[in-house]
Amino acid sequence: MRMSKLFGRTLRESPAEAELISHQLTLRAGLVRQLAAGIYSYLPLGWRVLCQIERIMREEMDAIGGQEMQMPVVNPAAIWRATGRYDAPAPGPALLRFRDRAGHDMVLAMTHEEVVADLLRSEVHSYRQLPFMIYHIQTKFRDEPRTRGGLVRVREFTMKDAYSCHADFCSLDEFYERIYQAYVNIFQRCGVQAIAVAADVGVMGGAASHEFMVLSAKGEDTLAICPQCGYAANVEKATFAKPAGVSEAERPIAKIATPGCKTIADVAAFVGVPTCQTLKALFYTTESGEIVLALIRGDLEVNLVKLANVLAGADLRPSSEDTLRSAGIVPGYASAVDLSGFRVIADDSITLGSNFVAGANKEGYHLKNVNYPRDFAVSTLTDIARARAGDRCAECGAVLETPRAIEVGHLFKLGTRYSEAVGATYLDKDGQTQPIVMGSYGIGTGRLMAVIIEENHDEHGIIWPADVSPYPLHLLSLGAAPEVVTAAEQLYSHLQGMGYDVLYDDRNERAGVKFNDADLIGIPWRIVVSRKTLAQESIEIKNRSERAGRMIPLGQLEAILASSVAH
RNA sequence: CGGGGCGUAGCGCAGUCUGGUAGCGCACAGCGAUCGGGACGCUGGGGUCGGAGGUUCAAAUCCUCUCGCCCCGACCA
Repeated sequence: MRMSKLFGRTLRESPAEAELISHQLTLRAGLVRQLAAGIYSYLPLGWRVLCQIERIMREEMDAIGGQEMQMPVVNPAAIWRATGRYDAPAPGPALLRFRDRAGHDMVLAMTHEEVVADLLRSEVHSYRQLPFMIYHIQTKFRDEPRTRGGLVRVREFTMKDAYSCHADFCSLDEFYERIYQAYVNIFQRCGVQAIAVAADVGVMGGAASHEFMVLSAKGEDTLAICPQCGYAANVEKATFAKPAGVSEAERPIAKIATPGCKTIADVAAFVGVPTCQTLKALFYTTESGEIVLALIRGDLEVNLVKLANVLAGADLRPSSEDTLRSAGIVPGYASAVDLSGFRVIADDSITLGSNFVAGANKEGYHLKNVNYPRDFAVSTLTDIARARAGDRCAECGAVLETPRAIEVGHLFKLGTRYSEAVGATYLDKDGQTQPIVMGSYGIGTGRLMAVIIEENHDEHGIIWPADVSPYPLHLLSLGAAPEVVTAAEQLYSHLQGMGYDVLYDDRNERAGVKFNDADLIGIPWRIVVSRKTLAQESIEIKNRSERAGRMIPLGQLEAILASSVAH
């Protein structure tokens, strides 16, 4: 490709809106251009990178028996109603809805479990057909409340999503190991260090899930990682060892005046107990208007994702003070003692300790010596606590680290949620009807491209890992001398004849401009033809990640390329 | 959805407070010189100042409304 004709220019300066390095470099190198918030065009260079990433994903999916196909972006709402996701609070408005001319409700697919389940109904009837895995690389649309970080969180993107179908969970577990390894391979080939962590299943539902995460200070997710035993989870999901509380013989409950003590810190200091001997009462309002009380020991914090899961995925908002007052609740002085009419979801930390200080449900008063279950009842007692930096690993007791990370892939053991919802069943050996067991596995290609850049750049630009580079070779001619131009043109033809895809900088630009653009675009091998090289009947070849190049005689070029550059 | 910021040439910005000829750098076009790290000289094209109302003799500038984009949070896969 001649750069003089390449569509898409490099930019000397970063557009003002770009904050992340990957966002700046994708714009400056001419890989993408933004059309609207979270909606991007891929220019030829960016598109080639995306195609390289897709090629790697195809190879790894095919290697474990995946069958590529293609499913539509526009879906009838009916199949989304069938699985319950059309009307559920999540994904809710993230699912873009519209009507066709006949007045049918339609959606833009944000993932393809529904279409897969629908296909399974008509295509799979026997255990003899199972297991198998299908996948496609297709546009997704998710109407995000907020886009972020260039290509990191967008509304329209392509995803490689794979779906495995099994006769039983045993088969799913077996396959899960294989796709897990395939994902490890993909990220490794793309030059990113991804780690797998236990994750919440979110709107996908199902039994278990893992996310592949790349550590990044700019990441949207926070992980809980144990440096000692290797435990790793998204904090949305993470468990930890809750410290023991104060253990005493239960004493009789007593009301005490605590004027102006509305926070846990105030109360603990005023009464003279550690925060772990207090109970925190938090109120959340669901999308249907129900007020739910989340109860947790005062030294811990509530994990909203865990709480929402207890409430079947409810969309929770902290209740406003006005809402609470009109429901007869005293903000700042509430507790579960003598409070009826609300669901109480309690963290199991309330059983670690005794003689807690809790609200008296009366302005200016708290209760001492509150004990569960002696003094109050709960609807659910489970783990709803959020792991924080400094908490200890539930497995081995070491101190957890909580780095930020960007999610680049997600594996779900879906189980039978979708197949049962739409009646996708097969007959087993005994002629019994069984639901098909499913898994789904996704990687966003554009986000992966951004993360590759985040992980592979220097102050001059991108440093593409060879497998994803838009071109393997970048040929520069320096100067307008006829003999240089002729030699460069000949070399360009020659390299193409050898089967190499070459980006050829044939522009009438100064050396500095060409060098800087080459560094910015980041192709692994740079070949220079100039007066200087011609004088020695050589060319200069330089790897993007090295500081200096080396002169090699023209005659040796072929051999050197063969040994170090993939076609 | 809450908080903050920004919309002036393709990009980066000044001008807005205090109303009075729309500017600068880069990029682009032409000419010249130069040709190994974003040099240089001359000339030139490009703008309904995001949009709509309003105030005014006069609005990029003041007022009202609105649209868009970015960042933080909520949320999210």
